[in-house]
Amino acid sequence: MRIGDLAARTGLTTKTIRFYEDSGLLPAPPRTRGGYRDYPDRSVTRLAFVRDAQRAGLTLAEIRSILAIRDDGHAPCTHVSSLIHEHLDDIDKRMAELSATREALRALADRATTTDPADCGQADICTILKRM
Amino acid sequence: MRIGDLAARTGLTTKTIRFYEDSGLLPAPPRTRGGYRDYPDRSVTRLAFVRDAQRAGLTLAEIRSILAIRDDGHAPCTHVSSLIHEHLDDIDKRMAELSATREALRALADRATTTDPADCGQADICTILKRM
DNA sequence: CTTGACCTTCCAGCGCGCTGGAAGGTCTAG
DNA sequence: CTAGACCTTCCAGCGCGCTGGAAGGTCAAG
Repeated sequence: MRIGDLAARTGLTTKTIRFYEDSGLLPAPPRTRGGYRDYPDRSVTRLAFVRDAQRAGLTLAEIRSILAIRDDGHAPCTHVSSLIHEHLDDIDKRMAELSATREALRALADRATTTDPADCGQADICTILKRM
Repeated sequence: MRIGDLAARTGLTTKTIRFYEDSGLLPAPPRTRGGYRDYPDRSVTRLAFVRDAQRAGLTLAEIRSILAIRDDGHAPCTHVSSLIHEHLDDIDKRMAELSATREALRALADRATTTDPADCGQADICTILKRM
C-alpha cells in the first residue's frame, strides 16, 4: 500500500504519516523499486491506535512510549494505566485553574457593568481590570 | 529609571520588558547618553496593567488592543467588557471539552482495572485504548 | 587601570503537532 | 511522447510568550 492509500484509509495526510515516521511512531516501511514507501496492512491498525490514544488525550511522546513497550514484545497495560491516571490528575488540575480564572473573569464582568467610563482616568488605563 | 530597576519593581525580567517593547505593549522610552533605556514612573503602572490583564486570561494581542484604545485617548471599557465575555465563553467551551475528555479517560481507567494483560494480543497494541 | 554589574543588539530556540512549499523523481493512461 | 497524479527529500513556519546566549558597550567603585 502506498502512502496515499494509507492516508485515505486512516484519515491522516501523507505529511502527517511521514511526520509520524520521523517521530518514531510508525516504523519505516520497505520501498518499491521506484523508492515509494510500501506499507503492510498492519500500519492501518498502528495508526488507528495512535488516533485512539490521541483521542484519549495522550501526547505523541506518551504514545511512542507505549508503542516501544509493545514493540519490545510486552503488554503495555500497566504503563497505559498509569498514563491514564496521570492525565486524569492533569485534567483535574487544569479544570481547577480554569474554574478559578472563570471566577475572576465573572467578577470582572460584574465590575464592568457597574463602571462608568467617565470615572476611568487616563493614568489607570483600565479600572475594570485592576487587581481585586 | 533603568530597565533593571523597572524589572525589579514589576517582577518581570529585563528580557521580558524588551520583548514587550518589541511587541508594542510598552512604548520605547528615551535613552541616556550611554544608550540605556530610561523609563518614566508610569511604565510601572503600564506593566502592572499588563500583568493584571494577563491574570484575567487575556492574550498579549488583546492587551495590546486595549492599550491602543487608551493611547488613542479613549476609555477602553466597552472593548474590555466584550473581551471578558469572549473569554468567559471560551473558558466554558474548554471546560466542557476537558469534562468530556475526563469522562472518556475515566471509562478507560475503569476498563484498565478489568483488563487482563494476557488477553491483549500483539496485533491490537493495546485493548484498553481501543475506541469504545 | 581594572573589575564587575549592568546595559545594548541580534539571532535562535522552546514545546507541540503538524503544515506548507520548493524542486525533483516515478509511473500510468492516452 | 506528454500530461498529470502521485511520490520523494529537505527546509521552514505556525502560535504563544517568552528565554538563552553571544559579543560587545557603559559606568561607578576601588
